[in-house]
This record gives sequence, structure tokens and C-alpha cells, in this order.
Amino acid sequence: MATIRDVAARAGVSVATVSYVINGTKPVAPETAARVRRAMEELDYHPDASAQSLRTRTTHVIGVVVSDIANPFFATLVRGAEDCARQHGYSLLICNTGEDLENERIYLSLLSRRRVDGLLLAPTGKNDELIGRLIDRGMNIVFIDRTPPHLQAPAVLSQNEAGAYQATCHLIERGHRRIGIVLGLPDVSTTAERLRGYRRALAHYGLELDEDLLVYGRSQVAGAREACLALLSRPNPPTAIFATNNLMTIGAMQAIRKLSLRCPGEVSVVGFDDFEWAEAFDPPLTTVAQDPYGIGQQAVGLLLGLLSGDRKPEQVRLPVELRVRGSVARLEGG
Amino acid sequence: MATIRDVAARAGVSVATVSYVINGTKPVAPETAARVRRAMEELDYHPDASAQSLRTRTTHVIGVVVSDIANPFFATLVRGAEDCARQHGYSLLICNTGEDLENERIYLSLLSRRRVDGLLLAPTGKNDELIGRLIDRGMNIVFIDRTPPHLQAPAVLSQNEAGAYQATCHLIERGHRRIGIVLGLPDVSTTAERLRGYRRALAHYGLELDEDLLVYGRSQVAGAREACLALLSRPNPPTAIFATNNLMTIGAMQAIRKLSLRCPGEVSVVGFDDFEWAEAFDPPLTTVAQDPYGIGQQAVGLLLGLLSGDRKPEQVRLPVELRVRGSVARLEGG
DNA sequence: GCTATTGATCTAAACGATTAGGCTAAACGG
DNA sequence: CCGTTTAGCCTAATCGTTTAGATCAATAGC
Repeated sequence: MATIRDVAARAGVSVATVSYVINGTKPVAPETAARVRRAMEELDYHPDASAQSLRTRTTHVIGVVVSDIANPFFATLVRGAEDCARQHGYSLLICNTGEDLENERIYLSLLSRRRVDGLLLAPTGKNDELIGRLIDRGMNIVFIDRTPPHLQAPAVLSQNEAGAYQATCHLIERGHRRIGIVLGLPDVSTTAERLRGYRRALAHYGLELDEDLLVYGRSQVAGAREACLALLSRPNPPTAIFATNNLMTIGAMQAIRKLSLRCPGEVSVVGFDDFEWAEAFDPPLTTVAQDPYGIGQQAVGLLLGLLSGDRKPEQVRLPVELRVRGSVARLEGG
Repeated sequence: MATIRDVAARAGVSVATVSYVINGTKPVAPETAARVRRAMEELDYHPDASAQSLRTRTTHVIGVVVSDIANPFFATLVRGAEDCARQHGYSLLICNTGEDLENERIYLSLLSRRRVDGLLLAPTGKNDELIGRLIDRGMNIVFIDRTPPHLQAPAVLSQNEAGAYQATCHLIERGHRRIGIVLGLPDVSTTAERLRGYRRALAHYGLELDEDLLVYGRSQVAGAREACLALLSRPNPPTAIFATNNLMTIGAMQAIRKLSLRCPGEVSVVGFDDFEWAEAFDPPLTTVAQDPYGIGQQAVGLLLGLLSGDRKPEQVRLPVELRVRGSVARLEGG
């Protein structure tokens, strides 16, 4: 593989000159530049990114740490991030934690070895001190989807509380009084925020909070299915379920189907996080739509702003939207 | 950020010794090693990956070039690849081409600048010569999902022809005689293979191929929707549609819905590529299931084998499975 | 006409790791 | 007891870039 010296030799100039024409950092005579460019062409020369990084102390790589890229929410978010990153000459290094804090630890160490220029991080919620140390050591981090509880850091998030509030209000306005909520991981900020929205809606309508209606689905299909099976098998089951993420919505639907209940006939469902095919479902799902693509885009934008120093750290909240379809029944007396 | 010299100084040894304890490349006295390790700990030292790469000429990075990571098929594939890569100390650099050959070109150049150790590539099908040059220059490439037509190269693929054959047979056996097929991008190998399976099934049952029933959906939801709208609005429409990827299956369903046709009552549908929620659809979708996670895993496995030199280049075909659900009607006389 | 500036180029020192080769002292084989 | 090996450590070259500083000629300013 050709190096800068090979190019320099072939063009009859010094390596410095070649570097100048590559980066445009100093003026070079037009005909010299042309000679250099031709030499690069002929040798099929590509500057070695490792050497550049070593010298310039910048990698043009952004680390992305999410729980699971096979989750459409994160997949779309990453797509948004990548589209934006590419436009600015950055690449993405993908890390799936599987919501495991040990994996998160390993990845954060890996990414700091790789000297990534910045990080997009959806924290599991238990590595606060480690993340704090990273930030102190100058690592640029933008949190996505969630934010660590005790850190005021730049982040791009959804309006979780407002979304949960809307979803719950929608159910109440359609006559539901006993509304189950399937919550995600306890240490993740979205869980707390969505629960807050749920509580606020209940309070707004003067409804008592029944602790028995709060169940935890570990943010996964299987977890939600088990939780909902238990919830719906109780003596006094809820008439509606609010599932606080996309996977848990599927889990809830599976539980309903397994118990041979009819949705929305016997149990209504609202899900948090829309997905492309929610409309084609049986029944078409009523959901709170987030904008994962936008989150990814804006997160990279924010991060690049941080890197170039001309943008202050801030928290961005992207709007959500209730999409009413067919999974919520209107109860008499509602 | 601490360097190896800082560690060496603090531990009272030379940089070479530090390197030896990091990599275990030469014997080091236990107490010396302990001192070094403590120094690394205290300084929170992480070896600079760029410097290591420059010196060792290996990056432990695998480039992954797919059309769209927001497509669940590729998202799951990447997840499988990542899980496998991590276990062997490799990271993934993600590139979305959007099926655009110019993007593919840019990315291939970028990845060769980054000196990735290898490549997982789902080629758009039009950059054959460029890819050939890359291979000639020693780049290790494993093709995923598809393979460039004129290159016999290591690849991990699905049994596309067999899958399409099964899907088409299933429709024929249920009495369908006029079966529309929605094809993807013409230059992509999966398109040709799936069409071949379709033809073989027709031939096997002695049915004539009607060219009018072949339509192209550009591998996308919108493209398939338009194509199916046209197809189903003709004087003599098909009684069934075989959509040859997941997105185009959605597009076909949208078209059917838009024309107020009933599925499976008036039009039956089989899709290629299952997705997690196909069962929850209305109607539950009959699909040919691939194993994208397995493709990702095996592709990385193959690539690492290539890198270590103890595995010969080969083509792997992963089995597919017809999952019969509710989107195919049985016609009288079938 | 002299000094200051600028354009165009070069030389050589970094950046932070790995590793060949050298040295010393201890262990070993016969 | 002597030659050979080996453990344990060090020095210094090297990987492929960027860039500060030097050089020299041409141009500009006065």
C-alpha cells in the first residue's frame, strides 16, 4: 500500500508538500499540486487514518452505545445519526450493551482506547460514576433517549412525560379507570419520566393511583408478556394497558392473545414508541410516536457543535405525538 | 491522557517492559508486572489504538456496508455480527449506502483509508470492478445477503432460490394460478435468485410464465405499493402476490388496503423475510423466514477465519423456512 | 534600493505504540 | 567448570502522518 513518501517521490516533492495538497493547509503552486494529485491517483494512494489520528489526535469517529440495534427505535436513531455524521466526515462505531452494565463498562473503555472524538450514549443507568469520570477527563458525550439521573449533561430526548400524560389521558377520556402500566428498567430515566406522566394524568382526573397496576417488563418482549399475563390474570384486572416502549407493547399484545382476550374489546392498549407497521397490526395500534431519526440527527449535530466549541451543552426535547388507531375501546360511562 | 512512557516512568521500567505486560509478548517478573499494572491503574492508562494500529498494521475494526440499518433485516444481521465480533475483540464501523452506488464508492474508499481489517459487504451490484480491485489489493471481504454476479468470493447468503420456490409452490398448491411477483433491485443477486425459484416452481407445476405478472418495487415500501397498485388495477389481476423482501411485503399490503381488497379473501400474499411481528399482523403474514442474525454471526466468523488464514474462502447458504400463517387463501379447484 | 512580506518548498521532530537486538546474570547440561 | 540457554530488562528504530521552523526567491511598500 502506497505511503505519502511514495507519492512525494513520484511527484518529485517533499512529503510536506503532499500533505499540504491533501489538506489544503498551505498554498501550493497549481502545477505542483496537479503533479501530486496525479501521483496519488496513479498509486491509488489513501492516507492512513491511524497515522493521521495519531498525529492530529482526532479520529473522526463517533462511538454509539445503545442497548440493542435490532430494536427499530435504536436502528432508526442510528440511521439518523449516521446520515448526519457522514455529511460531516465522521463514522460511527456501534456498540450494543444489551442493557448490561458490565458490557457498557467494557465498551466505554474500548471507546476511550480508540480515542473516539465523541460519544452518543444511551446509559443503562448504573455506571454514573464511570461516566462522570469520562466527562471529567474531557470526553464529549451526548446522551440519547435517556439521561443519567444525577448528571446535567447534553442530551437529546423525547418528551416522555408529556407523551405518557397524553396516552393516559386518552385512556381516561375513553372511560378507562383501571389502567395498568408496564414499565421498563427501573434505573433508566425514561421509565421514571413516563411513570410521572401517567401519575400526572391520573391526578389531573382525580383518580387514585393503585400500586398494584404498576408492573415491570424489563423493557423486553418476554418480560412484558410475563408481567401482563400476571396482571391480567388477577381478580380485578385493568381494562387498559399502557406499555411504555415498543417491545413491551408487543409483549402485552402477546399476553392478551394468549389469554384469549380481545383487544380492544376486553383490554385496550396504548404503546409508547410508534413503529412503521403499527398501522398494519390487528388491531391497528394506538401509540405515542417518537422521532428516533431526529434524535439521532440532532444528537450528532449537538455533539459536533460541542467538538467545534461553538455550541453550548444543552438538553433537547423532541416532541411526541399520540397516534390514535384502533387498540383503545370506548367504555360506556366514559 | 497518560501514555506508555508515563506508565513506564511511574513503574520505574522501560516502555518495552510495559508493552510486554500489556500484550504478554515476553516474560516479565511477577513483581515488576504488578508494579506496571498498578501504575496503569493509577494513571487510568488506556493504550492508544491509533498508535497500535499504525505500528501493528491491524485495526481490529470490521467495516459493515449495508443499504439501510433501519431495515430490520440488516439491523438484526448487524447485531449478530457485532455479538460475534465483540467476542473476538473486534468493533464494527457501520455504513449505510441507501442502495446508492456513489455512496458505496465513497464508503469503500473511506474504509480503505481507515485500514479496516476486513469488510462485510452487501453490494448494490454496480461497483464490480472497484470491488474486484479492492480484493486484488488484499482486502478481505465477505459478502452478506447478496453477492456480486461475476465474482466468486466468500459470502454468507440465504437459500433464496429454494425459499422462493417453496413460497410459490405453497401458493400454487392452494389453487393459485396467476401469481404476481414483486421484485427488488435488478442488479442485486437476491432478485435474480428469487425470481429463479419462482420460475422453477411454475415450471414444476407446468404453468406458463406471464411476464405481465413480474413487477419491480425497488426493494422499498413505496415502490412496491405503486407497483402493486398498478398490478392489481389491471383487467386480469393476479389472485396472489409474492413480495420478495420485507419492505415490499408491507408495500403490497398497503396497496391491497388502499384498493379496499381483502387479504386473504381477494388477494393472497406471501412475503420473503420474516419479521418479529408478522404474526401480529392483520392478517398474520405467511412468510419465508431468513436468519439474519445467523448471517451476521457466520459472516464475521468466516471473515475472522480468513484473517487468521486457517479458513478457506467459501460460500455459505443458510436455510430458510416457510412460515404458514394467515395471508394465503385456498382457492376452490386448487 | 532596501526592508518587510509573502509564496513555495523542504527538513526534521513529533504523535504513542511494538519489537528486533543487545546486555547481564542465573540456570543448566555434560 | 565451562559453554549454552533463558529470563528479565533496556535502547532505539520504526509505523505514516502533520507541522513548526528554515530557506530562498519574488513581490510589495516606502
